[in-house]
Amino acid sequence: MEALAALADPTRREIVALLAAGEQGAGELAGHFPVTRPAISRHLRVLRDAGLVRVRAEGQRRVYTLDPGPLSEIDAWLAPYRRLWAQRLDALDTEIARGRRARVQEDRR
Amino acid sequence: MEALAALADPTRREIVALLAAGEQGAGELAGHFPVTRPAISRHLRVLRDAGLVRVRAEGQRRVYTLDPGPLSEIDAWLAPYRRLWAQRLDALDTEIARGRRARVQEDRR
DNA sequence: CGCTTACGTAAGCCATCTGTTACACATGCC
DNA sequence: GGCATGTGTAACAGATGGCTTACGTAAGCG
Repeated sequence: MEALAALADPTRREIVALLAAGEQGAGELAGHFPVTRPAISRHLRVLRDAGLVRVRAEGQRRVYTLDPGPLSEIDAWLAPYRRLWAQRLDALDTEIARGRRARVQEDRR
Repeated sequence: MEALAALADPTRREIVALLAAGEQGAGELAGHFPVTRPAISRHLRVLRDAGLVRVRAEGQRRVYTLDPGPLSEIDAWLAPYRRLWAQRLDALDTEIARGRRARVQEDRR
């Protein structure tokens, strides 16, 4: 679950989001952020070490691609907890029912 | 997504896992780890700030309960990426097909 | 060849995190 | 009240994280 640590940083989550839309070069990515390019280079290294992105050399450019593998691991880690928030919605209903009344059932999703 | 940062730490993930099985007192929780009790107390504070656990005073004990709300937020954050690892499995199939042959289709899940 | 372009890496700085020991405080029991 | 029990907090040390500037290096171009 090294990926969780990598994704704890907002900048890195944003990079992942950008790459989900399509591959990009390092400098191109850096353009989206208010920090310097070396800072982004480091973030990319962390993401690479976590297996979340892959690099490919294309001439002098380094093109980054998202690798969703670790994301699916997080998804798997999360799985056992899913039943809990289903339960919680029920508890919430009960709570809410004390003050308001009905019209909550539909918002269950 | 403050919860992601909280869950970046293995000890805190373990605490969450323990609480998923049922509520526990602070000292009881600390017993499961090789670190001192104040260290666990801090971890609990981080989890509390992230909204992942709730505390209830019961006599002199502090009973901790898991709050799965933030976990469902992570789940929601993850949602847009799900289609990506479905795609990736297809790509993997192609890759594998170059070396081996069939008998992969069933493992698709 | 030099010079530019596109990157990564090194070094240094400051903030934050994690762990420890020492201490403060409320509850429970006599 | 007085002492044990269960916990959180304070203070401090060491490690880690993220940012910046300065520099190294490989690919492209004239």
